Amino acid sequence: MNIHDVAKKSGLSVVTVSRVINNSPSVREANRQKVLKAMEELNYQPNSAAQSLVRGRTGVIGMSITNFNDSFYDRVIRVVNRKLAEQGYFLALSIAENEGEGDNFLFQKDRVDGIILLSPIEEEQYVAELKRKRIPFVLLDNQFSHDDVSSVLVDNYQGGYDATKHLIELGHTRIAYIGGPSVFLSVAERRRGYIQALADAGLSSFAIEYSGFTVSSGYEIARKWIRDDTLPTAIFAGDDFIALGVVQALREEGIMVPHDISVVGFDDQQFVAEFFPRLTTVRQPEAQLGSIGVDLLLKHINGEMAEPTVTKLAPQLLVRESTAYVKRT
Amino acid sequence: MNIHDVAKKSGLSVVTVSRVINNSPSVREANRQKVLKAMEELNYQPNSAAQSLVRGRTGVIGMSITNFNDSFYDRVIRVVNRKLAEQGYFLALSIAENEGEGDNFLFQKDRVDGIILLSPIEEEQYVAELKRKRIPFVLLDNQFSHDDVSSVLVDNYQGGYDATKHLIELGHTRIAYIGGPSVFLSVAERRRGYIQALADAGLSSFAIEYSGFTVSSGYEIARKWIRDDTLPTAIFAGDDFIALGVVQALREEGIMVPHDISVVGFDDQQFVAEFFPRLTTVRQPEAQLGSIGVDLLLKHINGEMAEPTVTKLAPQLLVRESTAYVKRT
DNA sequence: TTGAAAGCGCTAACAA
DNA sequence: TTGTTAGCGCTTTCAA
Repeated sequence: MNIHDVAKKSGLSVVTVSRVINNSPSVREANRQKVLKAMEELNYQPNSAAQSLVRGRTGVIGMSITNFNDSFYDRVIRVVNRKLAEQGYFLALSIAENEGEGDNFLFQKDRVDGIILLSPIEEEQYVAELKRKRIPFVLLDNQFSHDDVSSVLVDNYQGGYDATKHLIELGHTRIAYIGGPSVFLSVAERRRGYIQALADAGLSSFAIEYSGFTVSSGYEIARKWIRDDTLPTAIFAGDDFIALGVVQALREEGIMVPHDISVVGFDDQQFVAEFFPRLTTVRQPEAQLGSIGVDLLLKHINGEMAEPTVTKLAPQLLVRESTAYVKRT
Repeated sequence: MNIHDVAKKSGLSVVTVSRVINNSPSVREANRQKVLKAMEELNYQPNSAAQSLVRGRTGVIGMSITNFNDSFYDRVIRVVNRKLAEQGYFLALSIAENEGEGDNFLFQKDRVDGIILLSPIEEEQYVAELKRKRIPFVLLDNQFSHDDVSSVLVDNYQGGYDATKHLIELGHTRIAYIGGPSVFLSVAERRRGYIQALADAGLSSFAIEYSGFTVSSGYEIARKWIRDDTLPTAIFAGDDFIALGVVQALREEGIMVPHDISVVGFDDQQFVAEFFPRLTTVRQPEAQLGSIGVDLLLKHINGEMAEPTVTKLAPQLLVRESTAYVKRT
């Protein structure tokens, strides 16, 4: 079942059939109809391997993800998928487990026209591999800076600054930061924003802790503070899950958020948004992230890109119900 | 940069190069080394479009997913990915948004060798399309039964039965069920198991509610029960998120789980597992689901499958801390 | 507006 | 063990 069968059935040549497939204008309308009819009757679909081979492009963009249980990623994926579809591309996702190089089948020039790396784990290694293979790619939410690579990331410093400033404006002076694993650049950047906002207000850090990006680790840290009687009046958690754990621990002790203690999270996780009090958090602009990433990648692919670009996006503070003016003492 | 370049550089023919690429034994070791060296130096990778074209297969299996924010899916994806890799296949994921037919680029015979549909939304439509295109496929966690289609699903009836029986064995007689959206077969099946377990014990249903698969809807339902003073002593929630919402609502009123009320969930969501009390839940056997699904699909692809098979997997009740003996009154 | 011919990069007979 | 030849299914000159 190939283009020749269609040609035979429609009484025209394969070239004409190909023209119809590719919407070439130079086909007599009557003939176009004949071809369309034959294609329909034969239930014909062009072979995409053959098309890719001769065209030298696949129309597929690959995206490598590490985790399918996170609403930040979910949102980015959806935007990228939609945006690519608008441009006539398809999105193929692959999960990057901690394997060695080369296990990612997308990393072949002829399988995809380009690649998007979302929050890559083994970033350096991936970047090196893609450079060597000369596959166009962009980085989204990456950890390191590279020469000659376009990337889009969120200004985590700004996010940390805004979150902390918000707490300061509410009159808090005893403000603590709980970050995720300290290896992440984003964690360090948010911390830097936190410190700077404090400094700008003539304050200093009350406490800094690092934990996993999980509810339970936030819970544990809050419990420790309670045990040691070293609670701050406001907490900037570098992740919504951590923040939620903190709120839970406090509530168990009858400490009310935001009445007694204010808490700010990060990421606006869909799941966390369902809890009370609704968490004040910093939302990463997933739509922009995905959209700009796609634009950059397609420009690279089309050679419209002279220099690689690094775009830093401003996050958005969403003030909800978990923050309030500091309690008068 | 193609096989001819490698042939030229190594002083051998393209056929020999091809043999090296495909690990054919009939190549003199010295020549194999020459070819390998040339490939290395030229940084050569075979063109997969050309390979697919001539071989008539791609080595890629497609998987269609609806949601990337759920640990059940995450676990299934990981197992499938690993299992396929063992068999020399690659996994390409695509997100199914509620689009019309044909928008899913994976649904082309020459793009993939087979397809796995995980919890498909527009199931009937997808099945019809894949049948028409004669693409081998299997269904995982599907809603409907089809002729001539292999599928693997979890015995939701059994899960509902086991969960309810567990509560009965703890002495509960006033047991309520909260299901997800009633359109889902899984929701109806769990309900059926719940009803049957009650019947087998000479009991009848205390209350049945339907909600979304969300924390907030579980929360709302529990609040309603509290307001109306119609609380059961045990609740079987057809979803961990719902169960978590219930627990939160109860706790806010000082009603302790499991001391006052027992709660069972479903799915063993990773995120929910971090809360206290650790939820008694029904775990779907993701590893089996993925593994058997892959086996079935590969058999279909290799024509080793006479008849389509429907496999029903037993879920596993995980008794943790949210269930206890009914309070003496 | 149409079609004949060449070729994309590879593998699978078949011969040597 | 190696190489020659003929395609896989499609698109793209080029000429008519």
